[in-house]
Amino acid sequence: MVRETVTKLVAEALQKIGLEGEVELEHPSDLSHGDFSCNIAMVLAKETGKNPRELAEEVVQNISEHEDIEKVEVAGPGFINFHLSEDFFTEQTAHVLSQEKQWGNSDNRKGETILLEHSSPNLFKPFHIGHLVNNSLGEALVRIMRTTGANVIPLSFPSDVSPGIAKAVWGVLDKGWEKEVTIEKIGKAYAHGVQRYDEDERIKERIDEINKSLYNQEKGTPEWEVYEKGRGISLDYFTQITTKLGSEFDELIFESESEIEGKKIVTKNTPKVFEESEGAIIFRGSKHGLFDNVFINSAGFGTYLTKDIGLLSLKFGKHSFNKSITVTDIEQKHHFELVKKVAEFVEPKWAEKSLYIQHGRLGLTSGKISSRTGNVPLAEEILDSVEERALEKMAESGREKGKETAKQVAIAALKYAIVRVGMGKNITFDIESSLSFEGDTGPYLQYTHARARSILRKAEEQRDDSVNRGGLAVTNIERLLYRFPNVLAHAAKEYEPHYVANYLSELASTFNTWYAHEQVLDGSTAQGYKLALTQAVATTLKNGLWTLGIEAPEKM
RNA sequence: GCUCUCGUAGUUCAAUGGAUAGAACAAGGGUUUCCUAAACCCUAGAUCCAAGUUCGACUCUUGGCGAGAGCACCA
Repeated sequence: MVRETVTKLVAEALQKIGLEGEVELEHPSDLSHGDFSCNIAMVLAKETGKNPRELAEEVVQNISEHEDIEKVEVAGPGFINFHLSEDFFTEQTAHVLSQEKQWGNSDNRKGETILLEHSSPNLFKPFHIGHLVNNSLGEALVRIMRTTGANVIPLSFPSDVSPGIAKAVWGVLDKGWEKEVTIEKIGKAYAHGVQRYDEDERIKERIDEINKSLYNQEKGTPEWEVYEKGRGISLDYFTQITTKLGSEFDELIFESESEIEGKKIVTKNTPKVFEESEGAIIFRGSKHGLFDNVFINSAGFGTYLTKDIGLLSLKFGKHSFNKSITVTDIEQKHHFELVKKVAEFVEPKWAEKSLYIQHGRLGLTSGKISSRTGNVPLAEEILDSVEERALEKMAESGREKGKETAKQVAIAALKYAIVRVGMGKNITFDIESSLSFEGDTGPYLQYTHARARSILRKAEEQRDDSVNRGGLAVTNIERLLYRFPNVLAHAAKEYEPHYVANYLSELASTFNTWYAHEQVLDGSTAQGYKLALTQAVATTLKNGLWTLGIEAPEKM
């Protein structure tokens, strides 16, 4: 809102001196450069043939006074810097407190409905740390979008038919585990099946048979029984872990459904869009700058391309929405380009409304991750070991141990390590150092919040939500606080949760510096306002962490 | 080979084309009679190379060099 005010003032000033241009504002990275900075003078200097600094001066002289603005000055090569007024900041603090849980929300996307697909599991395969990336970013996007007023429908697309699943089913049967199927055994059975498939021609044939019968949903066979049981266990496991991580899905759409749906579409559009080649139905992506790939294989089953086309059809059939967003691994980038290209031919609306976002891969310093080898750190194992460290830390600092808090800290450490980097970038995980609790980490943010809350508990009724600063000069904390809603809106617009993470980190660090130099409970006339400020930081951290899927405990 | 990402301190990451390239970890030094030291303060340290566009380039263009991913019946 202040942003609009400042933009308008500059535009009016330009008009007065007979100039025109698109006014853009930015927050200077250095807080001493003011709260907003405008580069318009440098942009217009060339076409008017004037010196940028002189032009900037001229603009500044024509900017009308406003209660929210304390001073405007020209700096550097011709920036116009705006310093907001003390009254503005004071009112903002009161505003934050009055908003509480709503603080940060905007209505940029009010009225929009968005389908957001993420965390799609491969059933019969373990949920390893790679899946954590997709879940953390997907969930963060769901929540960030919600703060902008959108109606977000989170959904997931589990793979419940695939040759990989046939391998796992065979593995269970071969090991004789059908009576005692567990999620761990399924993981091992899968690795076993993968290995034996390549080693033995007869086993390969057997697994292919199983695959066929599963695709055809032939019930009553031993493999179907194992399949049903394993599918159920895998789904429970998926629900359990995503719930633990803070995700809920409004709907699951299964590949077994979308494969059937997709095949109908592909068949109907052959040879219009698709064509036959070597016994399979393919799409000539190479004619469109992409690549050729199989949609229905020679055995008559839809590949994952067909499944994704079928998924589009199901989504559009069941829901009415403005946009469908799918969050996946970067490796699938070309795959979705092809899906989108095909959609353009089959049903252009599908392509227009679909957005496929890719995130980077997670690499370990100790090597690459592959579920095929079976020896991947599982999400839960890592979570448990980080939780263990959190408990140790609590013991060290002599505070009461809290199992629940330790769990929240562990999740924060993991999620924050993922969510703090730009969306498309690969993430390198050194398990030891990436999951520390110090510095730019999730626990650091939680700790800052807990400290703030601790002061407030101690102060109890002494907080003063009125606007009496008691002589306190404007702090850097306040210069950051009011930006929060814009940060969220920006993150939503660009699909970049890390903007939120970086902002919170800066806010926490600014607060901690202030905290180290300023006694909050000092009995001065400013105490009430300092407490209000402390609460405003706590609220911002809590709401911000929430959007990242991270809890903010009261004590730690 | 073709298509697409990405090269920033020792390491992991920031920087809507803007001001002196910011943090954190690791290294070295300091801070606890005081609200949580999971904190704070100080020191040292970086844009792969070469041209070009621009008032201004880590960012855009081209060419090198280097790393990764995807390219027909796995997802």
